[in-house]
Amino acid sequence: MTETDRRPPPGRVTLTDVATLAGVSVGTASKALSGNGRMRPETRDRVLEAARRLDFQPNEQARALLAGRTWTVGLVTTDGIGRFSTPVLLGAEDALGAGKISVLLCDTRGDAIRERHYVETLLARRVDGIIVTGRRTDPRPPLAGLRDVPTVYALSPSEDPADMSVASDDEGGARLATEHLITSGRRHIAHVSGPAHHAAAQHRARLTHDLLGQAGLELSGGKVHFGDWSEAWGRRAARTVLRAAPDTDAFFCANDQIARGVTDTLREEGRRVPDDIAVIGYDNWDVMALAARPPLTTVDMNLNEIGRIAALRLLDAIDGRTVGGVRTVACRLVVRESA
Amino acid sequence: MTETDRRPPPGRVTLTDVATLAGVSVGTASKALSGNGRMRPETRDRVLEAARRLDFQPNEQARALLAGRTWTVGLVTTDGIGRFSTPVLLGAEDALGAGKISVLLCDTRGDAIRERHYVETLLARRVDGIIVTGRRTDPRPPLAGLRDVPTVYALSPSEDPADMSVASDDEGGARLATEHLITSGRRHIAHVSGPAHHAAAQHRARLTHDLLGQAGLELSGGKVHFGDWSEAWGRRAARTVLRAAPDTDAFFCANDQIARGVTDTLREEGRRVPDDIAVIGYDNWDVMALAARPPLTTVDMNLNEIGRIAALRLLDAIDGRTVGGVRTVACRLVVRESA
DNA sequence: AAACTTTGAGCAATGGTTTTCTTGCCGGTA
DNA sequence: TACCGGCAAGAAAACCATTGCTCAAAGTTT
Repeated sequence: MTETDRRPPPGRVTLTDVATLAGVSVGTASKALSGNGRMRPETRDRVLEAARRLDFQPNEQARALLAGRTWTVGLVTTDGIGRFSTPVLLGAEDALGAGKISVLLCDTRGDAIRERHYVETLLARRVDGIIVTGRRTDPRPPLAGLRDVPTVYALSPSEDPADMSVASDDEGGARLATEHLITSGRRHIAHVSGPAHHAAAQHRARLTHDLLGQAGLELSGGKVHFGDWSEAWGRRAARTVLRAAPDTDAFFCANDQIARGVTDTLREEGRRVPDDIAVIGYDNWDVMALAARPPLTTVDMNLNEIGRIAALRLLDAIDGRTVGGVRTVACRLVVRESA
Repeated sequence: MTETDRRPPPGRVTLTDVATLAGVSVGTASKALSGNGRMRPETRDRVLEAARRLDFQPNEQARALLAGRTWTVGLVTTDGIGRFSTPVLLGAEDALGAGKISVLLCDTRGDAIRERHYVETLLARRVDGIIVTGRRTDPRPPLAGLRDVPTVYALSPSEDPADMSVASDDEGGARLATEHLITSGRRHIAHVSGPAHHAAAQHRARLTHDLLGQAGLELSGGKVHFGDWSEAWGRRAARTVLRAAPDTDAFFCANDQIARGVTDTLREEGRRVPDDIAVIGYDNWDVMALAARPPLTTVDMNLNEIGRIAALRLLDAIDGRTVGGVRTVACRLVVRESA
C-alpha cells in the first residue's frame, strides 16, 4: 500500500483524507485550514502540508449545505443572450465574481414555460439571488413562482414598482444626443426610430420632441419616423426625409443600425457627413458604429454598468438590505466623426 | 399554533416539514416522493398532499452532496461571450438543459490568471464536467489544473489530441463556397481573408487554392489577400483586386464583414452583384449578411450544432464513455442573393 | 503540593436527502 | 398453535465541512 493508494479512486480528496494523513481529527483539520481554531503551530503545519500534498479543495456543496448559502446567483435572460444582455451579464458577473459568487445561466428564449421551469430549477438549487435581464427596455411582468429569493431586474424593469430594477436612462440618452446636435448649430433635426410601441422608441422620441420645442425648433419632416430597428429602414427613412425636408442638417437615430443605414444613403445621395448633415446613433454597438463611414457618434447605455449595479443591489438584498424601486443608469455620448 | 407556523421563517420547506405534516418519517416521505419504496397508497397520498400543501421542493444541494454529482457543468469562455461563443453556448445549454443539467458561466476575458481561478472554482463546486469555448478556431493549450473532470473543447480544439474537441470543418466550409462559385461558372475568383496567422484563414486559403488548381483555375490577383477581419479591409482589398485583376468575377471572403466591405466597394465602383461579380461570405452573421446589399450568400459553421455535440460528448464522458480526439462539424452554405 | 488557568485537540451536532437495514405486524400454512 | 413469508414504515448511516463544546494535559500560582 503506497501513500497514493489511500486516495479514493473516483471521488475527489476529502477533508477526512487530509486529517488521516496529518494524523488529526477532521475537526482539527478544518480549523487548521480555516485558521479559526487555536492549535500548536506544528500541528497546523502538518495539516497544511497534508492538504498541499493531496491537493485538497473543500467541497463547496457541503459548505453551502451547512451555511445555508450557495454563493450562486441565477441569471435569467430572455433574448438568447444577445447583444444587449451580454454586456449586462458580463458587468454582473464581474461584480459578483469579486465576491466569490458564481453565475448560473438560464436562457428562456422568451418562452414563459421555459422561464417557469428555470425559476423552479434555480429555487431547487437554492440560489442566493436572481438577476433578470432582457433585450427590450419595456417593463416586463415579474418572475412568477419565486418565494423570498432576492431578485433584481436589469435593463427590462419589472412592472411591479416594489421590485428592484436597474434601467437605462433613456430620456437622458436622448437628451445627450439632441443637445449635442443643437449646441453644434444644427437646426433641422430629424428623428428616425424603431417600432412606435417600444418603450425605448417612445421615450427617446418624446424627449427629442420636447427639447427641440424648448429650443424653438421643430422636428425636420414634422414628425418622428417610426419603423423598425434595421439598416434597411434607416436607408428608406433617410431618402424619405431628404425628399420631404431637403434642408435637414442632422439625424438622430434611435439605434446604430438605423444610423448606419442613414449614413449609407446620405453618402450615396452625395451629402457629406458630418459637414452637410450630422448623424448620431444609439447603442454604441462597435461593429456598427466603427464600420460606418464615417464612424458614428453614438449614445452608449453603459450596459456593463447596469449589470454591475444590478449585481451590487442584489448583493445588498442578499445581505438583507433590500431597497425596492427603479434605479436608472446614465448614458454617455461617444463622439466620433459623424456628428 | 396554526399549521403555517411550523414552516421555518427564513429557510425553505424541508422534507422534514413534509414528513411531520404527513405524520411519517423522513425516509418514508422520501420514498413516497421518489416513488422508490413500497408503501400503502394511502400513505403515499398523504405525503404527496403534504408536499403539495407546503409547496415542497427537494434541496438540490443535499441531493448532490449525497449522489456525488452536481448536475452542473462549467462553461469556460475566453472571448467575453462574443459572437462565436454565444451560439455554441446556447447549443450546449439546450442539450444539457434537456438532461436537467445547469450551466455555470465563467468568462475568462482571455486572461490566464482568471482562467486558472475559474477552474479552481469549478473544481471546488464539483461540476460534473467542463466545456471550453473560444473565439478563434486555432488550437488552444489544454485547461491547466483540472484533475479527472471530463472536459470538452468546442470551436477552439485542444492542442492535446487526446482531449475531446469539437471543431468546425473549416476546409469543408471553404469547399462549399469555392465549388458553388466554380459550378456557377465563375472563373476568376479572388480570396480575401483575415490575418495569415489565424488557423481559420490558413485552412480556408489552402483549400480554396487547391480546389481552384484542381479545376485548372488560378486565384484572381495571383494570391490570397490576407488582412484583418474588418469591413474596412474588405473595402480596401476589393479596390486592390479590381485594379490588379479587372476581370475578377467572384470574391470568396473569409468572413461576412469582409464580404460586406467588398460588396459596398463593388457597388460604389459600379459593378453589379451578383450579375458582374459574385460574393460569398463566411459565418452567416445575420446582422451583416442580411443588411448587406444584396444579402450575402455565406457559409454557416453550425455553431449551435457544435455546442450541442460538445454537450452530448460531455454527457457521454460523464457517464464514463470517454472518446478522445477532434470531431469536426460540417458547414452549410446559405444561398442568398450575392452568389 | 494542591488548585487553578491556559491550551491543544477531539467529539458530536448540524444541514437535507437518499438508501440500506431492521423491526413489527398481518395473514397464511402445517 | 407455531412458524414463515410478505409488506409497510421507521431508524440510522452516508455524504462533507464547520463549529461549539468538552476533556485532558501541560503549565502557573499560591
